[in-house]
Amino acid sequence: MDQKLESYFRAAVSVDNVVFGFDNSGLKVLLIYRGADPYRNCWALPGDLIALDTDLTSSAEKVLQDLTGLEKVYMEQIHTFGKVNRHPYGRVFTVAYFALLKTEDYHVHASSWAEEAAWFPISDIPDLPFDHNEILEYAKNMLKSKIRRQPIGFELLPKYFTLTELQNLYESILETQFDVRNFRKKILSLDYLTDTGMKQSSVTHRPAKLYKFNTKKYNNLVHSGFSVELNFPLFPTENLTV
Amino acid sequence: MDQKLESYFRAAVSVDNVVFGFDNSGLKVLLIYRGADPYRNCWALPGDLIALDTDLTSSAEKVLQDLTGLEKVYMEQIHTFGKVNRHPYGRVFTVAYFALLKTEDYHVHASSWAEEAAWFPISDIPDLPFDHNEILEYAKNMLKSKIRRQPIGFELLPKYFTLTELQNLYESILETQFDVRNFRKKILSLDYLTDTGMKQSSVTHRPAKLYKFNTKKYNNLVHSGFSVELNFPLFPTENLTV
DNA sequence: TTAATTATTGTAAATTTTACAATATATTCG
DNA sequence: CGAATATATTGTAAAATTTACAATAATTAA
Repeated sequence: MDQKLESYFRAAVSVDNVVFGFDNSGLKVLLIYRGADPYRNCWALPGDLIALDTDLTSSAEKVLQDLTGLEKVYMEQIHTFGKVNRHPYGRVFTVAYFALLKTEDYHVHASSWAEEAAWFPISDIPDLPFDHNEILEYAKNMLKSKIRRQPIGFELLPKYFTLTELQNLYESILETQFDVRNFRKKILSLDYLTDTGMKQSSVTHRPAKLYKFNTKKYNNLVHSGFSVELNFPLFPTENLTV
Repeated sequence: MDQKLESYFRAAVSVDNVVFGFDNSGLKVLLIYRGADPYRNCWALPGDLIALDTDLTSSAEKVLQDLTGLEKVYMEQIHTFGKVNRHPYGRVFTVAYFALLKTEDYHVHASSWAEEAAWFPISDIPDLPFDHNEILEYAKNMLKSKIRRQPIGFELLPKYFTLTELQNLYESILETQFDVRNFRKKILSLDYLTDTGMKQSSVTHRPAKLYKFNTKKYNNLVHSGFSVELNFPLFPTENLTV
């Protein structure tokens, strides 16, 4: 390799994961408390430099597992960020991924150089190092647009859930509200939910029916790409579409 | 920088551009004939390694201009590809961009180490080096899904165009056909086209009206993100949505 | 039994989508 | 000039979807 060519091979590439979780108290993002330089002792997205013998996709999974113990999580690439001075140690490009999971199903534990790992409400995110706030913003927008065309939910809700919970999920992500009757009609018409016949227990009011995802139909919809339009009617007067 | 840390900083990052052009004969992709190793004497996507003092976004533009002379082109990041052995010279991640332009408005000329630059019909693309065929496939899918939610067209059509040309554009990209009456009704209802009052000249049949994009409304739609759904009625029996 | 709390459901009006073919306007050629 | 040729343009009724809107049902707790 000649001199000129070698000068290109001095970059590093990292992965930064935006992990969205959902539970009764709303949408959350997973952050780690950095126990290593740079930006030691800061909350940040779980991310790390990529070892050069590892594929990009595998690296995304590996980084997440190393820092938080999470594995077999639904992940998708978002965007690559590459401003010259975004990292103090040199030229580091970062590939951002987002992941979706139900917080109750996964036990998160900080490891490697992450000193802590914790869920932060989406509405209460601290200042983050690098360009992590920008990355998070990007991920939020992606999630918003994605949920309107794909039946996300499987990843974020427990096996059995109520329609109210599903509606709360949509409302949290889209930051808006839907009419209960229209939401239910629309979701049920998409025909990927199954009524389990079971009901909520230990609630202090009328228990709701429990539904589950019809895996087959759900996956068909997910894999068919961007073709499912959830053109939700909002509360009167507002309108999501232009 | 310690030994361990240094081992991460031996990657290179490249940019690969998928440039879509459109003219009367359909959708095209711009390829260059490589005059440099590796894969010298192959047709490939216009792409090159990124100089480490240049931002990612600027690099995408610079690479395109250096190799093909194109500048001020609408570009958007698609995806980053990072398999370990995708490049014979070492670990090279590549960030793919796509660009849209009207072939007649831009003069393409090979330069730098590109020996030729030429438009290839989308249906007749040769085997490409690296993972460029995979990248192109990805870009095609992105374009397909994008055109269904955003008013792409401004970038691909000349200033004045006929509704038939616009329909041809949509049909080329989506690889399907629309009913003429329904297409026109739908497009016109979106209200971002202006009838210029002019007509085609020098055609040997009834001349079509010339339209232009209403820049203001068009840009509003584009910048409002993923919110415009072009839920085109197709020819009878087929259906795009699930 | 009543109060409190959340779950569930229907319908009519408005809008959008769909399917479908006849007529209009230009040029070229006898 | 009339006919042939070629593409452009347009309407409408039926079906499907979306929208707006509030009363009733099923639990537990008091």
